[in-house]
Amino acid sequence: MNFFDLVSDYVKRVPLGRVSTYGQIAALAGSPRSARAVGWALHRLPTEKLRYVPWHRVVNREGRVSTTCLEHTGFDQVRLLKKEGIRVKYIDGNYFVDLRKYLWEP
DNA sequence: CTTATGACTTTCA
DNA sequence: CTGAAAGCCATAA
Repeated sequence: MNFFDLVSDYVKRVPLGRVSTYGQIAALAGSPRSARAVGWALHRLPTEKLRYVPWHRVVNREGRVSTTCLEHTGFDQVRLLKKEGIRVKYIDGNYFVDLRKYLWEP
């Protein structure tokens, strides 16, 4: 199984109403220091996989939505997070999630 | 094989 | 506390 599919599989396991971090997914995938690769995988995620891969529930270590697409798609995905009951804070053009409460712990 | 890139993380000044 | 730099992993060219 590729790292790509592995990451996708773990992201799919994130329960609704919870969020995860790139480092966490990377650790689950077998490489705790491949957070950047995880980010790459999610960025390069095919449209068909977006249907069942809740990538919007994956944020960085600070709980910030690091998507470079914050100005367009990021807004829609954050909207989904709010729809799932996750309280998203909008600070200085960036979206933040309270990891202390919403972080997924497998 | 070498170089470059990225939705990251940690460390140091 | 803030900001900059280096480190690390996987993939593309």
